[in-house]
Amino acid sequence: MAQSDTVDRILDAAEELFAERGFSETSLRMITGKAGVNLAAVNYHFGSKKSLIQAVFARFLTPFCIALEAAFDRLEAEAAPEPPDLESVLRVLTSTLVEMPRQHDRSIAIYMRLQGLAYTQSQGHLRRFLEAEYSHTFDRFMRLLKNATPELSAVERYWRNQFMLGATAFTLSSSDALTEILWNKLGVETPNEEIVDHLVPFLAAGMQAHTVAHGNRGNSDSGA
Amino acid sequence: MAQSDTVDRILDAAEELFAERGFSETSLRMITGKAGVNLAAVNYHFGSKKSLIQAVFARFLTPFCIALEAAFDRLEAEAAPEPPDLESVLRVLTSTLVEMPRQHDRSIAIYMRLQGLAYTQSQGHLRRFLEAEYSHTFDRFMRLLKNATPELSAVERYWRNQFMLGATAFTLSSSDALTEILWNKLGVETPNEEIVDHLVPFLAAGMQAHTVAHGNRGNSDSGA
DNA sequence: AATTGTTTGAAACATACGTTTGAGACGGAA
DNA sequence: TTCCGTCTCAAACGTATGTTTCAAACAATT
Repeated sequence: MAQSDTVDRILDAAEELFAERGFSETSLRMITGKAGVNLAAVNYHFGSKKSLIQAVFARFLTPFCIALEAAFDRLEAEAAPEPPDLESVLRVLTSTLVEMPRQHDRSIAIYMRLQGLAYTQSQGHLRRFLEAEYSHTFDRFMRLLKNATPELSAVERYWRNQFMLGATAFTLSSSDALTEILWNKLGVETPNEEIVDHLVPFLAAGMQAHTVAHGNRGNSDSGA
Repeated sequence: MAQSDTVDRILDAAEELFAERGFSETSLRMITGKAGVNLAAVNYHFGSKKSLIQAVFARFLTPFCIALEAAFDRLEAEAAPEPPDLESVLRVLTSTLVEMPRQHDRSIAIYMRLQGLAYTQSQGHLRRFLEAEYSHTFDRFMRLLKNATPELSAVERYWRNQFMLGATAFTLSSSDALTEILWNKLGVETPNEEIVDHLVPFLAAGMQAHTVAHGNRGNSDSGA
């Protein structure tokens, strides 16, 4: 095999195993076994298991963020002087996500599940790495979201953001299984692109739900 | 110490450590260390680590499901011949959750995070245990949900259910981290009881979002 | 062909894990 | 007291983990 075919084979295997089993539950021996390379290759090429985890994220997150930023550029240009509305921001995000991983002939579910694990599993180094590397794109998305929902307080928007993220990551991460269950139950097939068509209105409606007044500490500013 | 003080001490320590670190990342030595008991006590009293995990869930899920069923009884009685509406179903669920763990002088965050981990971490035995033990209550909740959203097609309800589940499980499973981030960013502290107050309107609005007509295969029956 | 730097290979490393063992301590019943 | 079942304790078990080692194979340059 070519010089650094090994690197890609390790990344491919790790990507798949991490997604389906989590980080701690996936050993280097499983990865190297699946990849058909020597055990020591991981530490030789990546230095440590932690660095391998980060490399897996970097390989799909870097091109995704580039594509997303470009899509945001187009969106803001189209919307002219007005800031883009909520539903188009969401739709740009999700459609960029859906389009992306075809490059590598991989189900989108894998990347969504990885993204979910990054939040869920307590890997401090990963959170720090993602924060340091991709906070720019994330902040830009948050800014677009903020301009699209000026009526929300900062706190409310923060939580609703998390709800959106959860609904998206959770559903898409198991989209294959969910689609199969639905097929068995109702005889209806739902391609991934169509799940997004169900998802976006749900998210948009949730984001724009009327705020209920509850025991606030008097700190419910509705601005920056 | 009394006869089976040890059992409770182990459960207390395990509960807390599992919630903040996950299952695989928490060793029996951490648990017994924190509990101040001997390492072998876990295998003596519970048989295995898997059984301990299940025991931790059983200790809070069993009384919770009993309380929830009672609350559902009251709700259905109050609503008279009509089925209870969506928001009250959701609110009964969440408020029962919030009220419950005070009995044991414990932050609700721990139980929320445990519940999230049950979905997130790939512990096959746990999922099977919860399915076998608590599916009755879960099914009843699903039935209430169905009667509260008769306008939705079966397909649409299926997906929106997943979105709700995702938003809830995902957010609650990392509520501590998210609360901390929010504190660093905006200087606002959000007790877990209040997260639920943000969550319910979001979910209700999402469930009741207007359906958009998209490429349907002509099979959008709105019945059972 | 000789030499260099890079990559692989099998084996061992030290450590941590869940679990088991067997001896001893405790407390109530005879 | 003697007995017996319950429980605790320190120690060890076997296994699996991430990582390191060092010799061999390889590729490219001189």
